[in-house]
Amino acid sequence: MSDHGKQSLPHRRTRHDHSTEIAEDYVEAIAEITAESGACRVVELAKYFGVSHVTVNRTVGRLQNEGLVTTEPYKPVRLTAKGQRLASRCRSRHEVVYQFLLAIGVDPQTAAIDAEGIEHHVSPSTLKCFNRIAHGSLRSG
Amino acid sequence: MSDHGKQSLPHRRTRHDHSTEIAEDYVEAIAEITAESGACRVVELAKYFGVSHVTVNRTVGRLQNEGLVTTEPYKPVRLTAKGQRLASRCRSRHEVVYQFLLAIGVDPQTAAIDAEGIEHHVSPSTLKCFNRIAHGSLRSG
DNA sequence: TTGCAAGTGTAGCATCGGCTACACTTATGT
DNA sequence: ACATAAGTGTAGCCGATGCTACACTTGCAA
Repeated sequence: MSDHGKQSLPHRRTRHDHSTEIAEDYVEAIAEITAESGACRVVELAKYFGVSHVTVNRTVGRLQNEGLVTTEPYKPVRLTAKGQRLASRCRSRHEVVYQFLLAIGVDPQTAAIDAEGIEHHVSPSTLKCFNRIAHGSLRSG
Repeated sequence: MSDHGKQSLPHRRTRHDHSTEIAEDYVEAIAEITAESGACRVVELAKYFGVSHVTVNRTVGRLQNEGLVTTEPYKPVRLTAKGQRLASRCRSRHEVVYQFLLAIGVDPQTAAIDAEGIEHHVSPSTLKCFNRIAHGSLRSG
């Protein structure tokens, strides 16, 4: 049993951050889909996340308000420069988390799933530790 | 660049699980507060999470529907047996994640914050890996 | 006992993510 | 050119989480 601080502060995060996570997931997905198909349509995002196109539409609207994407009616979704920066940051962070999980012995399928959930909660300094270990400084028993 | 699976499945998690996370946080908090003060009042939970007592009240109501806690008007919140089991599972998982982060070289304060976010996304098999490393099989350079 | 502060409950509003149903545009084939 | 399918947009519903404002209990002290 260790006393690592009486919450209150840590928990202030948990709330509003949910929408931030979604924004991160979306820009990552948009970047990936655009790279693969040349353009990112609402339908593709809906398939990607397993939600209706309506939900995607509303969320894309929010991202547009936040200056992460641009859209015109009946046109594909495109990332702004800001959105691209965020996407590439998320992408590399995701990659580090995934490789890290592999390095400590998690099986690939589980690692893929857990990385999705974990990536949004890894602070920069923790990410450095992950990265160091993903690059070999682990002795796994 | 690694191809670790084309989403779709992993993302189905991310959504509904938010309420599960909150349930887990609540039972953990209720267990802790009860252990410290002998009883867990709504006000204490509100302070703990930094939200209004109204929000706590409604959430506690949901937990009651899920059979995790019991409440009577103007009385403290108490965990059911089911709630206690969940709380202790969450507590030990939280502890493993925290100790794991310390073991890989994350500073205590960051570890406390990140553990809060990460714990809900760690699958049992990943947790085993965390636990193994938390118990010493790491060479951190 | 009465009165007040602290705690709790309720009403009602906002936002956000999810959906279905329906309307509209775009693209495509005949 | 026109019909049809695919894609997109809009209206409106639900539930969850957050809030403020206000009403009510409880508990304690004067």
